[in-house]
Amino acid sequence: MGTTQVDTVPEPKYWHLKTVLSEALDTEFAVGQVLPNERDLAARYGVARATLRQALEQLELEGRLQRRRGVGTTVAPPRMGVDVATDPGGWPGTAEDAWRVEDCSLAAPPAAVARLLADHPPGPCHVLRRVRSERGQHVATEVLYVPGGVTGEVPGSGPARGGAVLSALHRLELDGQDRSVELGAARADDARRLDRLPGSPVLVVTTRYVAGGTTVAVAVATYRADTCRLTFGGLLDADLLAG
Amino acid sequence: MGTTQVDTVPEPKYWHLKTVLSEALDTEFAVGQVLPNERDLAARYGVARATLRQALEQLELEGRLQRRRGVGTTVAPPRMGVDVATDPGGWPGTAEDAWRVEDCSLAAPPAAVARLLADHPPGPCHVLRRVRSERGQHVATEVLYVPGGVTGEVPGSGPARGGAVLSALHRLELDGQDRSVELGAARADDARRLDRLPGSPVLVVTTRYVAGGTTVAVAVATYRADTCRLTFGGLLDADLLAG
DNA sequence: GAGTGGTCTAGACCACTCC
DNA sequence: GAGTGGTCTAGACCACTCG
Repeated sequence: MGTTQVDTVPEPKYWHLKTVLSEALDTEFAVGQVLPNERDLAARYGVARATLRQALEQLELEGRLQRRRGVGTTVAPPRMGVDVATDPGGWPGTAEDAWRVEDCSLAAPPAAVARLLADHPPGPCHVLRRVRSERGQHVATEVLYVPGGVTGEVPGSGPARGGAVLSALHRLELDGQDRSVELGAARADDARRLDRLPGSPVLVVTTRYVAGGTTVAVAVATYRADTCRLTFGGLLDADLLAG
Repeated sequence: MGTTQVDTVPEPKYWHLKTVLSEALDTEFAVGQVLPNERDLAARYGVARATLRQALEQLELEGRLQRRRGVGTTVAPPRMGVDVATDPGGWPGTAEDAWRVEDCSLAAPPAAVARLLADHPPGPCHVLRRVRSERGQHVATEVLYVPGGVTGEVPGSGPARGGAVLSALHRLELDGQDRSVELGAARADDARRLDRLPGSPVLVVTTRYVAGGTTVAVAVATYRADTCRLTFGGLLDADLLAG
């Protein structure tokens, strides 16, 4: 009757194509090399451009490719390991590090952050924006929220004021911190800073800093998911997983 | 001359649509509720179905929606916090936990894992597969690699043998562990276990266990990125970030 | 079998980068 | 201006779930 056939589930074209391309990347292309354009690739593999793009998106999601409008698709280097847990004193901005303070203002935190800061009377927070660079690339943006009551009066304005807020934090004794990581889509402003398109996949790291028994700061950092591998705990040789 | 206009960058339709839908989700829908089907939604907002789907994909990426073929699109509950750092003794499988051993065999590790196990003579590893359930849902799969030389002879077969491998590990003194987190696409076998489609976004957690100065085990865990928020360090109240 | 989301097509136009 | 990736359309068919 013909129903005996296993009827192997037909693998979607884009999935098969992804596998084929992935192998081609391993064998025929070097890091940084540009691929043929999407129209040519689609023709070469006999699929519609949209289907090819689905395969490319997968590969980009895995960090194998990098696509830039107006330029082309290039073979991405292995993701860089980015340590998210090595601020020496525990506090952000303690040492010379990869973060640069971009701005600092006073504003109400978003609801999700306010919940984490519920220990404190509701009110304006120092909102400190930082950008992290690694190997010449902006890999993360962060917004740090510190309730006004924690630091007291802080002089100055702009980035300089940000340094003062950090200094005020450093004078507190840190009880501990905890983190969470989840997948997100880059908001328009973050995307611009990270040189990505809005909606690009990002890893959102939320850190809560606890001192004197209460949450005194909350950081929400947005890492490029295509180029970064977040590492925790300094044992891992950053280059081991690469290549 | 007309060039004075700011020429506001036209926001892509799907991006705007995503915003609109996101607000609708907040105000007009309850968790678990099913949305109208894609064809109706597309018609309602006056866009092609592909464009609507782009918006839905974004929302799914952010954990706001859950789509299931043949069923429909439902409003997802807030992501659950899943602790990835609380095996009591440090070793995997130490306590009654959410992991269930599925299988255990002897095989050569993939190249990426072999690099992390370079301390040991190349050879077969115990390959232990586990599945993690949380709130009745499979949220992660893990493959644990333990070089054969670390445990010596291990009796039994299948899941029981897996328990023996874990026990052998527990007899060692753990120096430490480190982890990395990166974005990935679910392989076909993982996708099946997680009740997702191949290629779904996942968070890949690589853990290296160090004892006696060498890496004695490597775990590669694959978490559903749509439903999980990975937490590190037990301070964070799992429910605080929710809702 | 009806209804859902998933895949795929063949085209069009737009925004961007670089020459 | 030429060439790239990004957006969008209007349709078709497939795989899956459920009654």
